[in-house]
Amino acid sequence: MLRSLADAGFSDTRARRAVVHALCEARTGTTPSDLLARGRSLHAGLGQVTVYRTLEILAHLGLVRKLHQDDGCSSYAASSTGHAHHVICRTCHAAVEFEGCRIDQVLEEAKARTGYTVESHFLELFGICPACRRKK
Amino acid sequence: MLRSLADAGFSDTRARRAVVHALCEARTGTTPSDLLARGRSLHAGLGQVTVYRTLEILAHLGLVRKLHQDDGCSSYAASSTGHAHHVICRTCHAAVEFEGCRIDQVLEEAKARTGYTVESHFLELFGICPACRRKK
DNA sequence: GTGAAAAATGAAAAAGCTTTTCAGTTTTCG
DNA sequence: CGAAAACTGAAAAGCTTTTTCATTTTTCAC
Repeated sequence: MLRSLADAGFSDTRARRAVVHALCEARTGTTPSDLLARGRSLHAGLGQVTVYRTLEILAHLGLVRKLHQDDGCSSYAASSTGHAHHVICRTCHAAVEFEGCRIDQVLEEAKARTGYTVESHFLELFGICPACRRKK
Repeated sequence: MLRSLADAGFSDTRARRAVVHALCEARTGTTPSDLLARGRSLHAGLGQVTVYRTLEILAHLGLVRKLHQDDGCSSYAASSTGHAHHVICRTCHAAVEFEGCRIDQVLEEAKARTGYTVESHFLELFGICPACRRKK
């Protein structure tokens, strides 16, 4: 992720490294304020603004994706691959990326029914992760 | 929609009727503040709080769905049917509901790859509506 | 209808979260 | 190294959403 930032022409700063580390550390989607807290253990002076700014950059580069959940739309999860979506655990909120999104048929059907030209989509799955299932 | 509210045991009030009318009037997803403005033309004394409260109830009853777009996650669109999703126009933001969401295969695949048990999902399509396409 | 109980309302205040500003600091690069 | 460009963080400003609470509106049994 740091590599991609550099490739995109962004400076390599202590603050950004702290945010990126914090992001990768978290298995579940994290919020800006959570990232600030985690990030500060790596760079005490980290400011909230920088967290937001870094997230914005990463999101633009497609390295981070925003998750939308019932309890809020401000969590972010790292995303490594190209086209993929996230499955989120209802219990522990762990967010895992998965590829293999074959929804062409759905897109076709939507086009046929609504007349819209479909260009992109957003998909998110909710369920229970293996670990939480075992605990039950 | 008013009928459903009554069936669910909610009082039939002037304020709620105003919000519901405002919601149905809008073809695109609308925001709470937009609903307040529209709603006030029907009931001058309408308060913002009531808009939020009514949206919350309608969302619970599945009569309204929250839309998540790049520019924000606070727009709502009426939804009449059972299981359906929205296609949103990138240009005019018109939101139309569509049924026929055959993504079982995707769910299976996600389960196989991640080990999660998938219980529900959220899907949103983005594209261009017929009217906007013609204008080009 | 009436009247009391329950439900709902709206103004204002409180609470969050995100963005803007700006002076100072850190990086980069020739 | 040294200047220019990029970046940073504290504080302030801006918004949106939620909470409070006294008052008003609905509902429902009679």
